[in-house]
Amino acid sequence: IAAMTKERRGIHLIAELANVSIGTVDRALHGRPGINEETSQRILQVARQVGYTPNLAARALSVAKNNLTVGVCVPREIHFFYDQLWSGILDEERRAEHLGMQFVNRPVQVLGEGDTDAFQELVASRVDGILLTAGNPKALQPLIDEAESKGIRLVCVSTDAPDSKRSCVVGMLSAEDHRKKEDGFTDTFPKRCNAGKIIRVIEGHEDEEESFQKTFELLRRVPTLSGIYVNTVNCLPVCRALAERGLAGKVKLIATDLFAEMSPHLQKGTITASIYQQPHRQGQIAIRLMADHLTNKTAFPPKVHLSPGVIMSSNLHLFREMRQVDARLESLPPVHRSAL
Amino acid sequence: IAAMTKERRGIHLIAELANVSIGTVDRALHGRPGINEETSQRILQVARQVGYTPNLAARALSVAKNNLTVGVCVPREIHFFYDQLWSGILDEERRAEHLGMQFVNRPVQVLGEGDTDAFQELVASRVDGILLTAGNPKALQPLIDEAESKGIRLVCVSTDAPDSKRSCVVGMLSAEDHRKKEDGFTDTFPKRCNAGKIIRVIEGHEDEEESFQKTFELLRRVPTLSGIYVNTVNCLPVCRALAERGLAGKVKLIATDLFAEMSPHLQKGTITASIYQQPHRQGQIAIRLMADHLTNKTAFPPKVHLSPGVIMSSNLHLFREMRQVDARLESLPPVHRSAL
DNA sequence: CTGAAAGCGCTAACAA
DNA sequence: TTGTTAGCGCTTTCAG
Repeated sequence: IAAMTKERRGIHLIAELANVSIGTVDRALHGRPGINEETSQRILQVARQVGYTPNLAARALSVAKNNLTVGVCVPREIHFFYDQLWSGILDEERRAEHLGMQFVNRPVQVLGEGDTDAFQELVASRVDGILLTAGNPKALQPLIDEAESKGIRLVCVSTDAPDSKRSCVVGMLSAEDHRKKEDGFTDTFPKRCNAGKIIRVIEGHEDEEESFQKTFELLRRVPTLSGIYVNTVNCLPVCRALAERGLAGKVKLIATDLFAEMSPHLQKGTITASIYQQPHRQGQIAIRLMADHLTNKTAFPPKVHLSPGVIMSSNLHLFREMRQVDARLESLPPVHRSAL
Repeated sequence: IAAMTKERRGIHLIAELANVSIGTVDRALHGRPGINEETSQRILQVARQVGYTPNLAARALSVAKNNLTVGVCVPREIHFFYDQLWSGILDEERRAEHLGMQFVNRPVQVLGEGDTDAFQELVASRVDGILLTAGNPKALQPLIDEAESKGIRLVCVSTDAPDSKRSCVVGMLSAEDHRKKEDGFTDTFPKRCNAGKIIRVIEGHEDEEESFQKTFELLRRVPTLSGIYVNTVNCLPVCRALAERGLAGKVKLIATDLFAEMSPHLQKGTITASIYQQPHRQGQIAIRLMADHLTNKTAFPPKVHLSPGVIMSSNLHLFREMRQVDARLESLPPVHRSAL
């Protein structure tokens, strides 16, 4: 009796062709235990012939009950950089939620403050993956290793925990930590610029007044200075020092990152260029790698290193930092305060 | 009788709270006809309170039969640029497929060759959107306008059709067309560089030998030349001319785009820097905008302009162009040949 | 105008 | 070792 059979799709089609049930097909496709090797091979064969690709929407929907959840532990400040990083993270989280993932955002106030606590809480809450900006790599390393051994996948973003077993790091090679960045510049600059000499390395300790004073003093003592490279986000005091010495635009200033207050200085030429770390994109990529891995078992690349952008007055307007702040940042939960 | 009610989600939750069925909720949420205005308002109110967002995986699964499809009409050559553009497109297509979208890839061989034909076929096949690199903006403009008026959304990528009704363009401002790029440079350069003068504008017509000869001749006639900016992908003949005149590294060369053969010239310093158009990202963003619009009715921004990247020997290794070619490019269908 | 129910393709728990 | 079945949240059709 040749009954009118409606056209089947996906796993059902394979089941029909291989004369088994969809349960068996599922077992074969996923290499799950409890299936005869021969049937499994036969099913896989059929799957190849029909060019089977799973319907990921259906998969996502099906597993939506026992949701995959990932924890995110990233600083709130320094605003200008981490705002953008969060913005990229939230962007991509929203997309992954459509596929049935959940996110536990666990911001810390500043880099390295309370990240071990937050991390341990996330582990305790049995997440499937954690996105982390590691402020204290040494303290975090054993925790990370333990988490990974429990099957919690770890992706570092922007700052690495290089000696740990983390699955992946997303960032800029040069920016992995403050010290390395400084050394890198000191090493490389003379090689690239024969006539150039590095006069001094100044540490401003993220303090505005200190940065201003030290720069102001430097400009007095070294009248032949032709350029300054500011390694941190703290370029405004340097601009002020240049302006007060009447050297704005004379001494080339290369800055780091981008935020609205830098705009006039770039336009006037006080800041010649700024090295842009693409924070939004870092966040995006990190979440995406995690989501792909968790839902499709995609392998992690060990490292993803972005190329720095170069911002000058001519392309300034193209950067999102010059536009309004992402309103969704307000939806982030407050940072954790420890009980003591 | 307070029965143990299991926790509901989404549309079911709203239905429960508003004391209606999920059918009614659906009608309210989508403004479908056949619902009392009051109930509708009440439901919308509840939806807002619980912060309802539709589960797109479920939606995609549910409407899987009448799929949204988008056509993609982008050139295969010049390889180095469009390979990357395709790669970004295919990347993002794969993701959108999770949400139940279909893609009809319709490559043309080179920019402007057969794009009107391909375009019309896509329109005829009743796609919901088209991604287009417009080679003949003038010829395409009426077709685009007609498609848009039929409700087919058009996104231009890399090259624009500026006078048409296209919904959006993704690209680099400076690169919208060859001529504009040239004028832009000619206008802007003297303003930025007081001491600089533009000696000559050479048109190589994408021909290797012509480019070589003209550059070779230029170098003889203008011994004081300090720099060359190559506006097209065709920088190798210029490198050769510089080398044969013994001027490699002496005359600064700024190139465009990136492909493997440029690598040694960047490393030796023959090419000082190259302006990178981020083709992969352009493709990604374009597909993404289309997918967001079609599935969520997200509004298109009229223009998305990326900032050009700057490639130098120091960051060369960070670019994907230096790695292996995307294998999925082979899965693209062959270009269309017209019947004559 | 509203409710009930089928089914999209997949996973997972339970039966045989 | 294999088959059956109940959903996942949504759209859509058919009854009331």
